[in-house]
Amino acid sequence: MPAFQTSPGMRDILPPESGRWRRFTDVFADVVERAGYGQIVTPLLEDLGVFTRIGDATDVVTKEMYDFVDKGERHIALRPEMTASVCRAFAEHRPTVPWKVFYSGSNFRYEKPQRGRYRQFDQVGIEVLGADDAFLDVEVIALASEFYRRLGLRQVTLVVNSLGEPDDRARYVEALRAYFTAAGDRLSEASRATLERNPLRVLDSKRERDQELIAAAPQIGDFHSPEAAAHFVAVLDGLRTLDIEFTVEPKLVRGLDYYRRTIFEFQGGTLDSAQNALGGGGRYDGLVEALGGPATPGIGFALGVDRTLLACDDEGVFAAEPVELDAFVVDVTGGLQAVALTAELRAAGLAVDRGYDNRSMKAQMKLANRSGARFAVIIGDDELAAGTVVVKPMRGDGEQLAVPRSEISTHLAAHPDQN
RNA sequence: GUGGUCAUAGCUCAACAGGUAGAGCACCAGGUUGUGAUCCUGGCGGUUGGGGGUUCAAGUCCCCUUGGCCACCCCA
Repeated sequence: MPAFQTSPGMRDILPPESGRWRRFTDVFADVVERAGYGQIVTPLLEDLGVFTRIGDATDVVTKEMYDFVDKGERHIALRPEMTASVCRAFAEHRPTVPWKVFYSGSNFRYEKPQRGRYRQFDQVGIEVLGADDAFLDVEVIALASEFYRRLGLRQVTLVVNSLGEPDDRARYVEALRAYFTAAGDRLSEASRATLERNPLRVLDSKRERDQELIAAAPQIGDFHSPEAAAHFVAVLDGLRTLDIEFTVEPKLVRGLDYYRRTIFEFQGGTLDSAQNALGGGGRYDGLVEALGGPATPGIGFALGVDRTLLACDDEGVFAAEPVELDAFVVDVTGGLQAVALTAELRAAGLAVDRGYDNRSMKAQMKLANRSGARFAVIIGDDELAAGTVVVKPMRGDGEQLAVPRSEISTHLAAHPDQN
């Protein structure tokens, strides 16, 4: 056993999986950059206060924060999500609106790890600050939807809901509190504890015993103000116009307390996974203000990289694929020829690898085979003397042939196929 | 954080009711007189996650510990 291993909930991403991660973020960047979003990079660490604004009734803040006091006596926390950081950046720099940004990177939450849930986990996402348009909500959701399409995912379902304006939400929370409190011990003990902290969260309970009560609980829709209701209707109309399938789920409540009005979640098709939330987001008008900035509407989403990739595995799409090599140089004259030829071919724009340690031809050919390169370029004593190299196709059944050393790079460039 | 479950070679796993660890794959070498992927032969490889205990004897039983996984909590 190794003397050291990664901390709980942390892990290494090795090739070729790491290449898949990079392609994942590349595809995401392509989708959102084409829609006018620019990348934002914020610090991994922020003043703890930035995150406590998320809401002190959320588990993310109360028990999952990775916080510490630094050498300057500052109370610091590793970011548990990106939205708060983006809002802090907005309040700090005051860019012109609408401000459309995207990000990708790691977040940290001190939780008990399990499959699809890590203490360090990556997300990609977008945020738009300074626009109130219901059709912006539609655009944001559509971009996530487009991203899933680009990955090849088919079994992702979109659920939407509206939490209403802050006042609506507050009245609804009180109605829920009254309803569940009246239920007394018909509600599970665990949920009664949740009720104390955050009545909305009771709707999320997965305990059998609570399901009947939850089904009959007050509905948020009945508390929507005319403005909130109109906004929600506009969002749904927009989604229909874009042919984006969705289901309205009145019991959908997201984990962060800053959400207002539109909220949504993308769920994977895999059965029996408690970690089926691939991503989600919503409006958070008021968060910028809470962080000391001007009153500014905001909306965005974050998608979990791990979970989305897990969903890709389940659907057999967006697989990890090794980098394609054009050639693998095999040199049995000592290695100097390989160094020179490899450098030359790489300079010519080809993807080339080679063997090391002056191993036997058989050993080097095995490496060439394993590398997946299209051709093996072989240099032995005969070739060295004749000023040639042997080019051997490694796939297909083409014949190997001797090529003048000086023509090798043009030869390879002219033979993208097997012969 | 609570509960459950598992941990044997680099990987996937085996070892009857306690009797001093084995296979496949991978890797290395040879068969092949310069040429891989196939085939054959051989080799390397483990203080059975770590520590302690019971026993003549522990991979196997008990305790502690570390880590994975599952459920709850919650979320990405």
